[in-house]
Amino acid sequence: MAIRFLNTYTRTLEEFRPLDPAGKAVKIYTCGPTVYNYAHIGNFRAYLFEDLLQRHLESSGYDVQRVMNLTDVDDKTIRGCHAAGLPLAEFTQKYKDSFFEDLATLRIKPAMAFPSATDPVHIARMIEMIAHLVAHDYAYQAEDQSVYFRLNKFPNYGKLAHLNLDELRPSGRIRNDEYEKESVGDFALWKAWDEADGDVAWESPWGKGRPGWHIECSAMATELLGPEIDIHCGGVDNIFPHHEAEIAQSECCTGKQFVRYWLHCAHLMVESQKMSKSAGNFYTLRDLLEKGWSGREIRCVLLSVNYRLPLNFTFESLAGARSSLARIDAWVARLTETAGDEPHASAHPLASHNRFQQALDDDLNISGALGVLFDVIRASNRALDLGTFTPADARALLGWWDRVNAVLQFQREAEGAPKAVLDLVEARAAAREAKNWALSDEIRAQIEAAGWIVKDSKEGQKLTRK
RNA sequence: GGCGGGAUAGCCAAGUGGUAAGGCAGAGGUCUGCAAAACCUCUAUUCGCGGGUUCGAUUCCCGCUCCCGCCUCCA
Repeated sequence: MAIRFLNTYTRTLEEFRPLDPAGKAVKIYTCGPTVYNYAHIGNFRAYLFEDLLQRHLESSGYDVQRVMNLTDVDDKTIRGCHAAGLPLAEFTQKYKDSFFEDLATLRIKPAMAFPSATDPVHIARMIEMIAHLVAHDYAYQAEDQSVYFRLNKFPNYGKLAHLNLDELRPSGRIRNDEYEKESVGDFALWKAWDEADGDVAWESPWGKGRPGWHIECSAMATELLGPEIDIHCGGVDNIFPHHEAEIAQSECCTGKQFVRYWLHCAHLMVESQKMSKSAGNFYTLRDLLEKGWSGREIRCVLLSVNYRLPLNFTFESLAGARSSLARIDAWVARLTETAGDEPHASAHPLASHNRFQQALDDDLNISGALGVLFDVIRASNRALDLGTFTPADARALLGWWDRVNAVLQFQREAEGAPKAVLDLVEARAAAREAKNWALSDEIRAQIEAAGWIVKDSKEGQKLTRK
């Protein structure tokens, strides 16, 4: 079955076919973070959706070329660096570094490139694009010296969001002082320097200033991936106006269809409420790690609801993820043990199907895919209980799990128990040998206090991380 | 006002014109020195409400209610 995605542009489920004539390479552009602060879990919900997308495409045989931009100049970064008394680059570097740490914590596969907006190469590309737009009448310099895109030159503006611009109701967010523009909807390509910018400025044919947010993505996307991109992702809030603007700028420059498939993920709610600092339910990844949750657990929660649906993040769901992962861990450990040294995999029916991948083919139906996983876990555990599973069967199941885990990245990182804990296990074995149950239980409590759980089985004690 | 998404058990959630996957939580059981894990059984006569089409609708159509998002630089 072919992979299908719900395309925001057409609002229909479309079969995915990459532009590459060989049908192999897939070009993806994803809107990345503005590096003025630590990213919050809502941001990471989007990045995890993109990770799932990339990993599923790769497991389907595609060669994914993904670019994620880093917005390191805008109102917020400028305000932030001034407040911190640091040069802009120094201020944003801290948050770039922490962003990459967070990606690793959540096991998000790094993109092929993470271009920064302030990279001179990209600034030059933005200026080049703006000059092209001005030269072809798609843009103009207003009285305030800023350069704006001339919206009435691009009738398709609004198509992605399915907005009829004539019917837009002013929302109060439009600044009254932007009277210099020909039309209220015209958006800035180049922002003329003003005092609040301080020393943040670049020279351009239109004077000192800085690029607008939208042109940044158009420039870096077309520069690194070419004029035509297969998939462009982001949060639903980016649909309008950001992605509309990207389409307008890019297509007026290249004359080609900028993006073939638009995928947008819904927002995250926390405890059924919109996440906000004032509501006290605003969490960065770091906040959750401090509370004792692991990156793997957070990954599991943020990934387990289809990207198009709002996701209600709760601590109950984190606890649920912890239980589910423990079950997966126990299952993998059991299979590993049963497989032993057996190098050959059998053709066990539980291991020779790709229903997991087929579920994901349907617009990344993660719930269906996880349903398949747990069905397989239960069925194989039952077979293991009955003793009808051979080492070769277990080896085959582990192979199946490897393919599934390549997408999910749920497997526990291998870690050995510290010497002190192993010593306790040994002491407990002696106590059990002597049928000293009281001592055995006491040592078990000590082991647990050290962060490990010991379980007794027919083959002896089994140690797992708590 | 416009546009879009949603409403399925305590919670999360899949799904189909033919009588409700899966996960978490909960109850009972098998196993165990006890636990834990695993497995088994149970937990929605029912899919927001009211009509309609149909032999049959949670699934299609119409109307309604409620929730959420966007409407010019928030993933």
